[in-house]
Amino acid sequence: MESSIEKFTREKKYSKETLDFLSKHIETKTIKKGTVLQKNGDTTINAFYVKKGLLRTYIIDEKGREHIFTFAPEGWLATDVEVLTKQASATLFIDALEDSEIEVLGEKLFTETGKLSTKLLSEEVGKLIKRINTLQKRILMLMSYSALDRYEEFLKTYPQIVQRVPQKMIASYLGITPESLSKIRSKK
Amino acid sequence: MESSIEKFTREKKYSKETLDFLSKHIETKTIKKGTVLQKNGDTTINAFYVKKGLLRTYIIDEKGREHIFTFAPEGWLATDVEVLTKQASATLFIDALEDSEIEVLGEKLFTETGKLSTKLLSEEVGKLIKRINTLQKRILMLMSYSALDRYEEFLKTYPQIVQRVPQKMIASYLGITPESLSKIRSKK
DNA sequence: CGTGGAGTTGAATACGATCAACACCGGTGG
DNA sequence: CCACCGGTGTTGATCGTATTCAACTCCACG
Repeated sequence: MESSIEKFTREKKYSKETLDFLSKHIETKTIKKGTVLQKNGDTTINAFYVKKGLLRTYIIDEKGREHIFTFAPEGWLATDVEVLTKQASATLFIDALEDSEIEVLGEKLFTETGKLSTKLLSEEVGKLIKRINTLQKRILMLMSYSALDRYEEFLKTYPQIVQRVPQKMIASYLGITPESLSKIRSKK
Repeated sequence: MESSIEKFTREKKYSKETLDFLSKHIETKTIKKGTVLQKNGDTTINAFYVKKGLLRTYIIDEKGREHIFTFAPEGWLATDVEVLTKQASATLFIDALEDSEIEVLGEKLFTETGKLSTKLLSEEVGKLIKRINTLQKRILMLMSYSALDRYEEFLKTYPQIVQRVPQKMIASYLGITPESLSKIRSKK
């Protein structure tokens, strides 16, 4: 998949200054399945734009259980906004579920947003609102849907991810145990 | 509480153009407890900035049960981003839990963001990231905490709201029934 | 007053978690 | 080439947490 910088340049949407600022803080990397990009407690933040492959973000709770927060396939951004908002350290882990090609977006892209153009910023606002909408739906689903309903909704919404991850990770994303998901599936 | 426009003007942070654009699409209103500002299915969107009072946003599911998505006390924004992202209609209801004084922010403030200054936009980016962080925490809590843990966390995080809303609404926010919350409380 | 919403309590139920056993690969090394 | 191994997924029994349904108390507000 084309990088964001390449795309920006081709489309001639932004000024040279904006593009320079972007490219200074964006670095492309190829990583292997299993690579951990960020772990609980990290204080330097990055966001990871997925050009190819699949990342996930997750927490490990006090009982040692993993809970997947998001999957990030091609075209998505994997990031823990926790560090951006406070001077706190990261709560999320981020790792690669497949061999992946990513862009590492440096912290300054988020903290020095004043240097970006109006056009780019207003596009970012649009993306952030979309993400909020996604999270909003997830919360409402966790509150009002049964495990079965959540599973079926997941199948509809993310068919491309279903094929690529083990079932136990889907269970982890849905907020249930692998055993429960297995039983739910057998009853349909 | 001071309105956002008043604040912006006083602080001389923004250009006259920006302020004009803002004031054209912001209207202050005084509303009574119980007033419904938005309901499921509405297609015109507004965001509501709370100067004084308390709003809530919630859904009503297929079984007719209410699930509170957010409380919005003074200084907060109550809005359903659903309509902003697609051409879909609103999923959330928004109403007033107390007599309130609010600013109604028109749709154009979100769709014509290109007209806003870089400074204002980058501030908005910061606020959106904070909101994402709040939602992220809520999701992780719903997935990994017991009802009791979620309740105690709520008490710590929103002590000012606890006093102002009936218990059944806190239960609704936590994703449990009023009866369950009552039982949880009696066992501590 | 008296009426209805809020909160509590109890009994029965349902849903998902936990624990344990086992089948099914896919890969590795003997 | 096959035997072994670890990880994944399934199934069953049991347990625990929260739901449901119902009855009752307590107030706030008409």
